[in-house]
Amino acid sequence: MMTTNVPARAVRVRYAPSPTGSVHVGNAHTALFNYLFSRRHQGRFVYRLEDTDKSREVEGAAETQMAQLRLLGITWDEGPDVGGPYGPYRQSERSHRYQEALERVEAAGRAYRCYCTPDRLAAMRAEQAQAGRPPRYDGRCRHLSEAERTQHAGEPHVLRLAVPDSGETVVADLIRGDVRFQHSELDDFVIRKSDGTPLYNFGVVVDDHEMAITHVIRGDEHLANTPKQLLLYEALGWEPPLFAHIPMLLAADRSKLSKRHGATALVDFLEQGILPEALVNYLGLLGFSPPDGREMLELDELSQVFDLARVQRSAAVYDPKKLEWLNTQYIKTWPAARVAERVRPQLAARGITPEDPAEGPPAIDFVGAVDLVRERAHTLVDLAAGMAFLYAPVVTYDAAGVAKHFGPGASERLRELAAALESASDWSHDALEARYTELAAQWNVSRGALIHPTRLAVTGTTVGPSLFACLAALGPSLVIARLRRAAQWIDEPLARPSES
RNA sequence: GGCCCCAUGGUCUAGAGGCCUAGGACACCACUCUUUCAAGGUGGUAACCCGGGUUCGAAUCCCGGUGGGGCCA
Repeated sequence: MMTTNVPARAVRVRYAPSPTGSVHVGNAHTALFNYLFSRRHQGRFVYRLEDTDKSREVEGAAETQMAQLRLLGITWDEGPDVGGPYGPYRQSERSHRYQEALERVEAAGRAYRCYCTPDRLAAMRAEQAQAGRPPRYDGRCRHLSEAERTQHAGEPHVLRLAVPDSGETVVADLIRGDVRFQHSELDDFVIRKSDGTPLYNFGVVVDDHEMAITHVIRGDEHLANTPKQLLLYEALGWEPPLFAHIPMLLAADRSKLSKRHGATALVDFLEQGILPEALVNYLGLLGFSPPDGREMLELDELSQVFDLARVQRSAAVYDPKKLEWLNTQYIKTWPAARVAERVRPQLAARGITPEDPAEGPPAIDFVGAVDLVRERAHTLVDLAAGMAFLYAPVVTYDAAGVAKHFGPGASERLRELAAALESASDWSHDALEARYTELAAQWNVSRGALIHPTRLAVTGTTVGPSLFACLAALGPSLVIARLRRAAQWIDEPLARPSES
């Protein structure tokens, strides 16, 4: 691997999305790498909106995307919403900048007007395809005489860059090394459409230069565009930035990640109860690895160790399993109070407000409740689901559990249990456990024969934390009431609301 | 089709010619712990795409092939 060459001038990088939808993991990955690089080198991170294609633009998407990125903790120093000295930061407000540059290239004789009709171009391509030649503009209008130009004046035309016939352009990529492109392989590409608007490659060059971008860090799919951009820098007499093409993100089948691969939008993950920190961590580990091999790194830690020289060259398949594992680690190892704040929205989605429970309150405080349940949660959704029994009445009993633990004699047993617990004075985990051991011996049954029906009766499920911890957390009145309610439920099948 | 990029277990990766009997993580399997489910612990299956070079020595360098991906239409 080569060492990353960081010039003396202050680092300026950019992220330039199109406002066409919500932020996709691939874009978030690119944004993250730019952000990390800028923090690592005390540089500036610029957010630029590529909003020139009005037909693809989605109303409000620009604002949504910025909000979504901020959710991850990624912020920028300059951008459409925060301003900055190199604005405007929306391409739609920069057309005069492109026009000016376009005119300069033309005036310098580096570009020429092409009057070829779409029909002629199509015929030419068909012919080339037939002959097994790559489709390429033949340069006819490049050699028009003055008289011919005068003759065409006023006709619709595009502007093409006059690419040198021979030689090569070398992209000195910071990650891939020198990549050479023969000029003979490039044709005189269009830089201004007949309606006067610039093409993508031209706009990017003007923006990156005028925003004083020093490092263009972008997805691999742009590598093949880079020689064209380099040619434009040359034609405009500008010094190009350095380039680094980072690996793309692929779906499990190694195809380009798209919506049909399920959840690929940032918000999908967050809705599934993935912490933004876990997502950032995971994204930071795709195509990059810290020298010490750590797996858990939050944004600021990634910022400290990020290095383009350690960025992978090959595309990475994104694996939701590992993301979920990371999420689990965060839920388990963060201070419970930090996790507690994050789970509130998920509880709210279930109609639960811990401070104003539908049933209760439990004998445990909110942070304690999180701590009780979090070890078996992979996501915030799991966590909220696991906590629900503390704040809401049990309305349904797990069907498989009912079949197993609510059989003949179960209702009596639950009532006996309720009666036995009523007299219990110590509701600690250990005292409850001792009491159950005692009762099991007294009634000559296994502990499990008491534990399982109790769990089902007081939580509605067959899974969860240690039963005695659950009982202690609920407190005597809730437990006893639920034991009796379950007994009644078993005895009165006809009174049950129809189950869906 | 042309050009370009890429290639270590199923996945993310470590690896800068001898430290490699190829390391870690996820996933998977087994065992263990156990009142359930997790979590944890222990162990295990599993990779240098293929073929040629260069070299005393190649996962690592070079060439070719194959495969995957991208760009241009």
